[in-house]
Amino acid sequence: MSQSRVPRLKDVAEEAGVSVSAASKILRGDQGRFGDATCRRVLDAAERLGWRRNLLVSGIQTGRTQTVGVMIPPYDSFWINVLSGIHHRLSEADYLPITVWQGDLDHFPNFEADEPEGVRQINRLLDRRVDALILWPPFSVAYHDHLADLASKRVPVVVIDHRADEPYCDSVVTNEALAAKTVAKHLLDLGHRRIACISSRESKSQTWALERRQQFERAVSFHDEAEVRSWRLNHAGTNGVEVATELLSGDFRPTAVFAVSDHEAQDVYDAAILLGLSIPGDLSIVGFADLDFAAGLTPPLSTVRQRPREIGVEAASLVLSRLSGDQENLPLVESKIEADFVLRESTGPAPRDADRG
Amino acid sequence: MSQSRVPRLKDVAEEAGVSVSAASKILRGDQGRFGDATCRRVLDAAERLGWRRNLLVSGIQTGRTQTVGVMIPPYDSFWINVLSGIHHRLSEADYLPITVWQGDLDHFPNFEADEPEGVRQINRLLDRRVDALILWPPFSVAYHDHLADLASKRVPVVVIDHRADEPYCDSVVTNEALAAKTVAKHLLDLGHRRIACISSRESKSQTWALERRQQFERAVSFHDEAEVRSWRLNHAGTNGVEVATELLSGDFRPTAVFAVSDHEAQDVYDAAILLGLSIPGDLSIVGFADLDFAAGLTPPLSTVRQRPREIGVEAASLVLSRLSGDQENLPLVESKIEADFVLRESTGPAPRDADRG
DNA sequence: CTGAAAGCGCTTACAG
DNA sequence: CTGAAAGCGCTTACAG
Repeated sequence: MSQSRVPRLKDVAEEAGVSVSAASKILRGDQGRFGDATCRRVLDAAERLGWRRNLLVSGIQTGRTQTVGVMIPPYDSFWINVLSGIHHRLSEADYLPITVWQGDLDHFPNFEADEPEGVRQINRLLDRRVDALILWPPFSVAYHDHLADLASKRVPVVVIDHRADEPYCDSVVTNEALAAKTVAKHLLDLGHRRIACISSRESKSQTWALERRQQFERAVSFHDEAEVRSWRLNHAGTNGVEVATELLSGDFRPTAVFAVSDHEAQDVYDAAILLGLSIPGDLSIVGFADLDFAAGLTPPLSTVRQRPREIGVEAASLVLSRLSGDQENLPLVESKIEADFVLRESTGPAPRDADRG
Repeated sequence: MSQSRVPRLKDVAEEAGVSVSAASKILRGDQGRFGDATCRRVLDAAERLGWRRNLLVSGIQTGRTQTVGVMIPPYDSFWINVLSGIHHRLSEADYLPITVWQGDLDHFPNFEADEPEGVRQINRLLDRRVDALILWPPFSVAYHDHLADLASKRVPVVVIDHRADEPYCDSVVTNEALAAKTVAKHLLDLGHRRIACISSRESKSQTWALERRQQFERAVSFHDEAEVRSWRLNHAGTNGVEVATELLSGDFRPTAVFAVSDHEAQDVYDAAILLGLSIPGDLSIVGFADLDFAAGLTPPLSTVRQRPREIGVEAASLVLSRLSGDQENLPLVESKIEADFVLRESTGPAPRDADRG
């Protein structure tokens, strides 16, 4: 309980009987051409005094703080697992992630409108001299115009699940094409010929939704007799059940629906209940992401399991390799992570009276 | 895209035609006895050059980094909302939370066994000179033995949902006594007389579970004809369904179960299904927390809605008031946050054949 | 093989 | 009313 102040490098040096610069070098693991005995003395002294490097100071000196700014909210199990992967990989390398986000579970912010707040968050990280940034899609967009700024400050950026028209940084995405193909094949094999796709709002920060829908349309269109039509949510992304109801009760009368995420799949479930359609008897549904609630739905949702932890680990690895120095000027990389179809009970053969109506 | 280096205070001072110390003072908002015109010139110059204070450097000088270490995992909606409240309140005050945790959604760590890792995490925060710490229960325990250390470094600590035998820091807890009384009254009013309580593992980091169970037992015991018996999970906390099955099929034959959290309530649901008991026909169940899945259970779970966001905001506020200086030597505070009973469909009148068996 | 000195970009007494 | 100087606790050339 003593109020003894935090030991400084000077204390360690004195205790070991060497100069401050010698102690500094040795404690950084650079044995240099110091004698083994000297090294031992310094290491022991540091241990004995409980010395810990002040990372603020060494951050100023070296230009490296061993921290990475992460702008990802823990809003659903996908992103939580991404965060988990990032934390895991970064901790391993003795880096500390600093996570920021906006809004909360109930009040999702409108990122396009609130770009200034996004920039403010980035600045709060930069002011602490984070070595790099990992961004989720909305922040990527908020950040985009400040690219020049960051580039001139040499801060590597990795973006997750976002595809820019002209890429400006490394990114990690899911292999959408392959996943779309697998889902399409599954539904076609079950005999479905009128297939709907319900997408998200496809705002400029939701390039993943656009990509996912287009890849799916493409995959289905290779089948001569199958037809696919797509619906999108409104600008606020809040009218999922409405859109699903419209989609199910209109002229098209799909026998299967592919939702770009489990959230929209859940909306389709709700609409199906309202309309008295049974799943999968009248209607097959496939989601995307395998969020934590997917297996608990009634019936359990067939979906595409992304690998969020792997995505997070990969994002962190990309950051670390850029920071390792030798890779500084290599071309941008887009890392594709696989996803796996999970067959549960929301998909079945197309109804035999499929040509009703 | 210019590679112009980050502007320093010296640049601002030169641009404004004042000394570095004058610029420093003015930019910190200390107008001092400088002329209005001088202040304007400095502020304008900083703006024009895009100067931003290097928080690493000012952190060294002032001993304050405007960061708070937060050791809370985003593992369920309760803790996510706590985090959300902390982030919100801290951002408002221009502080930056740095969140760390262990394990992931699927591999929950054994905190008691992995205390060294907890201490390592704390050190990684301290090395960056966080101004204060907010801890969730397991970290509180890991931290406990290092109290002297932190105290000597004058780092304020706030603990959430944890009650130490002898308090060593400020804390924020839920008003367990009142909540327990409300639940007990609800079940007693419905005519239940044999009531079970299923608690968690009640490890030394789960004082909330212990407290919650005891308060509930106490509240029920005031009723002359009612009896309450409690069950606890095993050390790993993994055998919820087993314990629930045992509890439901044993001699006691409760007509109602109070679970110390919605997680255990879910285990009781599963056990009830296995045993063919209908909810609430044969068995009433009350949970705690109102986690995100509670309303989606079949039937929707009656539970006690905690106020995690308020808890987070309060924890952050406590930290900020300790850091504001004048409160430094005030006695420890334990802040109690209310919780609200949420009546849904998992509770009903005690079955009339309650005395069967 | 080792150390004295300068420097990182700020803040803080202190002097005028 | 304002500035020159010392200092925070390290790291980094550079000298010997």
